[in-house]
Order: sequence, then C-alpha cells, then structure tokens
Amino acid sequence: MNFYIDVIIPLAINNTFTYAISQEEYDLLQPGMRVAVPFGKSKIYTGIVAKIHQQHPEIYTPKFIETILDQSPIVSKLQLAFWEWISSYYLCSLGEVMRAALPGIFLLESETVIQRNNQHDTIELANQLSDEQFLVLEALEKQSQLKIKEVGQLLGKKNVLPILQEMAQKKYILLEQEIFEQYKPKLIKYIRLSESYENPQAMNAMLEELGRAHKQKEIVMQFFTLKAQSNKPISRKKLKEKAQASDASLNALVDKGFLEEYTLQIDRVKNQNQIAQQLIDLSAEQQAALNQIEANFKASKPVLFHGITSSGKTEVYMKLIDKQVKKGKQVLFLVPEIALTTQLIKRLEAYFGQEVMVYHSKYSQQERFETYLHIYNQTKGKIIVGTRSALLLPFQDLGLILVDESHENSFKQLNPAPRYQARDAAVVLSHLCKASIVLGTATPSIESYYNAQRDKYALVSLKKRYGQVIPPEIHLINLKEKYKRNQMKGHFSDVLIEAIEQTILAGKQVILFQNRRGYSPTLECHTCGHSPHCPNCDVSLTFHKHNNSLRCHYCGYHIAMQKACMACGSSEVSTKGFGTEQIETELNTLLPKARVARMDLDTTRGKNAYDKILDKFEQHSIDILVGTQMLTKGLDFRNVDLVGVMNADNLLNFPDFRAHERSFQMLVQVAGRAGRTAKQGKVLIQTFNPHHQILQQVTTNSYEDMFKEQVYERKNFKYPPFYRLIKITCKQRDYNAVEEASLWLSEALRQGLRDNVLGPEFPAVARVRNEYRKNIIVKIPMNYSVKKTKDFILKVKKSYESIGKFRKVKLTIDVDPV
DNA sequence: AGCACGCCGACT
DNA sequence: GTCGGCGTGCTC
Repeated sequence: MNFYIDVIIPLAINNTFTYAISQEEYDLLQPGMRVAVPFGKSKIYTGIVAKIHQQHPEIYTPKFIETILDQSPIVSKLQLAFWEWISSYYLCSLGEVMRAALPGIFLLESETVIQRNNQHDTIELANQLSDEQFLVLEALEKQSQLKIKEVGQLLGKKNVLPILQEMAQKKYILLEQEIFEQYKPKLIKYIRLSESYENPQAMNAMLEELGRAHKQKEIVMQFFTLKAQSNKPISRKKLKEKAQASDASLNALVDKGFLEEYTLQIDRVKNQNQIAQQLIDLSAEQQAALNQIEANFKASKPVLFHGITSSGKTEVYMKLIDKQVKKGKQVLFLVPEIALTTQLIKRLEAYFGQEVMVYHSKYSQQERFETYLHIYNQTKGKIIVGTRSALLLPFQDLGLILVDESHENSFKQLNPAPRYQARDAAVVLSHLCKASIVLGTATPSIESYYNAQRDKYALVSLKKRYGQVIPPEIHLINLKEKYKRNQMKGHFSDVLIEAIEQTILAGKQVILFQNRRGYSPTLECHTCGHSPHCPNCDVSLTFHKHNNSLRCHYCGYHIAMQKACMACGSSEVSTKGFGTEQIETELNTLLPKARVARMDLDTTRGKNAYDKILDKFEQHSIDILVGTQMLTKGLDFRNVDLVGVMNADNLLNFPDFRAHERSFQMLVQVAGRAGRTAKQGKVLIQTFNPHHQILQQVTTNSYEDMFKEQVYERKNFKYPPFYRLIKITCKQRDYNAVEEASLWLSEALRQGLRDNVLGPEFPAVARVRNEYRKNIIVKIPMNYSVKKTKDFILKVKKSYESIGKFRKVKLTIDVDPV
C-alpha cells in the first residue's frame, strides 16, 4: 500500500506538491502539520500537510518527505479553509498565504553545509587538488563546517557549487543539508540557596567560612534581602546588580556549593497582571446600540457600527468583549496601526488585565511564534489586539471580531501577496468560525455602508457624543477671498492666526493638519482654485512635467498642459504644493513665542519618536502640533480646542475615485480631535472651494448626503461598490518589455472582458527603483460571475507566462485595490 | 522563489 | 580558450 500527502510549499507556486510517506508516517500525520520536504535539486523546505491520501500520481514518482516536524497540527482545518479562501479570492498561491500566516520561525529552510570527509589527508592529496580545492580543505582543517557563502568569500568568487560538487564526487568533502531550528526559548539564570544550607546553623557556618571574602559576603547578604522582599525567584542578573558584584565572585559562591544556579524558560509574551477595574455603565444611547448589536448577532449578521467621534464606541466594545470572555471565547480586535493605539491597549488592559494580548508586524519573530502557539493552544489571554496580520492567527474558539476604524486603508495589504483586505476577510472568517463581527467607524467606507443599505450588514448608529461633549463648530475659510483681500500671512488666513493666538492665550492647544500627499502635483488656479478634471472619470488630472501634459491615471485621457485656467481664464495657474515643514517655519516667524512641534513621517522615524511627541503634547510642553494624517487616528487629547486644516483642496484634488470619500473621512476624523471635553471645540478649514459639496457635508456632518452623492457617482463612473476592480501590474526594468507585455496582456483580457478592461496605463510613479510599471484595471460588473472572471484572468495569466519573452516581466494581481 | 542548464560576450 | 552574464524551464 502506498501513502501520499499533498504539501503546501511557502512559495508563489499555485499548486500543492505530492510526497510519498511510509505507513508509520501515514498513521502519525494530520493535515496542518509541518513536514520538511526536499524541493528542487538541493533545497529543503518546510511544508504544511494539506491532504493525506493514497492516490498515486499519474505522471511522476513523488519524492519521500525528509521528516515530520510537529507532533500535532499547528494549523487548524478551519485555518486551512480560510487560507483557501484568501488564495482564491485574492488570486495568490496558498504558499504565499502560508508565508504570511506563519511566524518565520516555523518556516525552517535548509542550508548546505560542507564537511570534511576524513578518509583522506590533506597533505597527501595536495598534488591532486586544484588551488581552490586545496584552500577549501585547508579551511576545513580549522573549521569543522563551512557554508556555501563562506566558501564564496574564501575563494573570492560567486559560483562555487561546481567546485564543491566535484570535490564531493571525489569524496574529499561531504555536502549535507542542515535544517536550522531557529526558535530559541528565552532562558534566564536564577540563583537559589543550596539545599544543604537551608538551616540556620549551616548558614552561619557558611558566613563564617566566607570570612574575609567581602564581596561574596555582600552577595549572600543581598540574596537574603531580596528573598525577604518577595517570594519571586531571584535572577542572577538582579543579584549581581544589587550586590554590585562581578561574575567571578558570584561564580565562586556557586563553586563552593553555597549557592546554586538554575535556568528557567521565560515567556516573551508579557501581559499586564493588574487587578481588573469595573466596567463603567453605558449611557442610554450606548446601551441601545449594544442591544441592537447583540440582536443582530443572533441573526448572525455582520454589524456596521456607525458611531460619530467621541460617541463612546470603545465602551460598547468593552461590554461586547466582556461577554465573550465570560463565555470563554476568543476575541479578535483589529486596529489599523498598532503604534496609534497605545491609548486603546491601556484601556483594555485596565479592564481585562492579562486577558489582553497584542500582535503586530513589529514584534520579533520569537515573540510572534510564542503568541501564535498561545492562541493555538489557548494558553494565554483571550483578547487579541492586532493589526491586519493578526487575522491569520490560529484561533480555536473565536466568538467575536471587532474591526475598529474599519474605514482605514491600512487594512488592505499592498505588498507582498496575499494582498488581502483584512476588513472583508474578517467578515469571511467570522462566517467560517460562526463568530460575530462588528465593523466600527465614525465614517464608514462607501462599500460598507452600501452593504448595510442592501441589508448585507446590519447598521447600528450612535449619533450622540458621550457625556457632556458637544460637537465642535466647523467653519470654512475662503482662501480665494483671503488672498484677494491680502489677508494672508504665508499660508495662514488672519482668522486662523487669530484663533490660534487666542487658543494658546487661553492655555489650550492647537492641532494643524496639512496633508502632503500627492507626488506629481495637481494644477491649481490661484484665482479660483479650479483644477482640471478628467471627462471620463471622476478624478483630477495630474500634471506631468516631462511631456507637459495633464493626465488621468485611470483611463489614460490626456490633454496638453493649460497655460490659463480652464474655468476663469486667469493665467495664474501653478503646481505649487506645500507641506508640514513649511507650516512649521511660518509659524515660528508668525508666532515666535508658541512652542511648535511637527509630526509626520520624517519626525516619527525613530523607534519611540512618535510616543515622545505625543507625550510632550499631552504634558502641554507643545502648544501647536503640525502634522499629516497621522494626527487623525484615534488620539484623545483633552486639551485641544482648535483644529486647523491648512488646505482642504489638496485632499479633494487627489487623483483617485475615492478622493472625495477619503477627504470626508479625514476631515471628520481631524475635526473629531477638537473639544473632547465639555467645552465646545472649533475647527477651521481653509479652502479655495468653500462651496465644494464634500466640505459642506463635513461642516454639517452629513454622512448620509455624502454617501448618496458618492454612490451616484460611483455608479455613473463604474466604480465599487457597483463594480469590482482588479488591478494587474506589469513590472520590469526594461521599458519596452513592459510596454509590449502589458499591451499583449490587456488585449488578451479584452478578448473575454471587452470594455471592462482599462489601460494599460502608467501609474503616477511609472518607475520605482529602476523598474517600470504599467497597470491594467479590470472592472467586473456585479452581474458577472466573479469566479468565472477570476478564472479567466488566471487563464490569461497562464498563457501569458507561457510566452517566453514576457516571462521576465513580473505580474502582480491586486483584487479590490485601494 | 531558487536553481540548473544552455547559449553568448570580455578577459586572464 | 574560459568565466560569468542572463534567458528559460522546472520543482512533487
């Protein structure tokens, strides 16, 4: 009888691979276990068993597996099903999903090691060997093992394998595949008293014996002090520090047998061990929202939780989490960026103490490994707070998924594959686990809100600010007029400057928001603020300096660069943009006494730079904080009375069909930073277009109006949620190759999908790191079968890859791009 | 992805 | 002549 397994290999190859196993292995193996398998000529990979069967493959003889790496599965059946879904929906290989899901430590790889074959003596062989071979053998005299790379350095060349293979053939050396287990448990050395000295007499005898060894005596004394203080084990490091002793004197005590050293394995996953606080009572509105959410859970519907800023969504989350934890279920709390959620984590920890675990991509591989196992085995906290990658953790008994700030773009993975949207994938996961799911936000994405309207999600709204908090008053400042009347100082209108001065005088703080996004700037008329739009798509045209044209990045429409404004005829059109840095400098001259700090990608590069700025701001050693969209995310400052938006137009003119939606979200979020206490806050938005719909909707906080309008436009211009988008990118260093390949590809796609294929078009940045890229967009109407369209795309991809000259041009497929 | 095989230019 | 460049095909 023959036995086989299908194995997922962590590479971008679409299928699983079949390996042969013995009967004993057959009895032992289960899907979800890791196996080490030989792959290709000389590599060993870690694979995951996907299927165990007895069907002999027809056209090849499978290799045998190398070893079994686990005693029990590390990936559950449910997870495997989820991987399958991600792979098929986001058009990537199972291996790529595997790579994203498993902490690196699970994925051992082999490395060839070179060892001496001791049958021969180097000197004896000397005349039979080439100089290079001699060098290798000589090196192996000193070092028992060499790696391929080291041989490369030794010989000063790259391709050393042929030499080594020849040597192996002549049996001078042995080539072996060594698999490295990378996981190192964290070990800490502790000190305890030897058993024989536990009684008082022996102790006195010991002290006497130490006599003049002052340092050693001191160590013993410190040891007793520490022991008296608490029952905790005493680490070697701590004792050494306390007694200010050297390793030598400590070792002496251990050698004399007075003290003993022992080692304990330490868990890297630390969690707060504090006494849980009481959950606070909900307001009537919050309670109503909670009841509604729970009612929809019973109908197992995803809930879109639309709560305006400061409405107290977190308290509602807390209650929901609490119920799950009491039922013994796991809870996944997805957040957009972990760096921005210190406040949230602190609050969760205050209530749930050690039930809280955190997981994100900045964790070390070792920490991720330990967290992964804790979740799989349910050996530590029940609540997992994490960024999108936490979605792929091995939940066993998931009761609830919360996606906070679910409108955020960072839930979409851009690179590498799998390019998944964690918010959408979370909904699928919740179905698979039969868990409840809540998508919370103050500004739902059009897609989510549309789903709620179509009854795919249940909508629960919380429209009242919590406690005494009054919504801020929002004013628009017409820059056009201000420029005309000469009431501008730099980029500041008189109104804004005055408001800043007053706020600081009142001992309050100011946040200034300036979004610097956009690469090639858009064209903007200085007189009327108009910027040219594409007639086929609802996006602004982007100025391209190199050929002096205005282009649409979506459909390829382009016109020559206009010398005069198309709306008012003014010749004062410019491509000028300004960033946070300029604002900071201007403030320094305008308000020399104010303490200004800047928060953007440049100033938060260091590890703790972000927290430092926030701490300083919180402690009020900063009056004005100037920043980019970083400022918009869930920060809760009690002392901010004024929020200024320097220029709302560069948000609105961003060349993307989502520009308006995003502007609305961003402005509402920034506005939410003002007046988070009883006093009413103020928001000033500077713009050339005070009559722009979006800005009007922001001032009146009319989400529904914005939604209706956007939905209308999306429908007209064939965008989500009415059409699904798939973006295919061709990348290569050779410009012509990209041109040719992308053209072929788009034509092939058009054969089946007709005018639902757009492009190929160069993206805004056509060359990145010396690579040219071109995009093709496929729009799938809602009445098309998604599966069939995707299958067709994959079919075209396959025939594309079979054409030799295109092979070098790399394809990436992005489903539901953002 | 990685690695081998095979075919071309530039150098000891 | 060879070394090493890259294009091409395959991995159970």
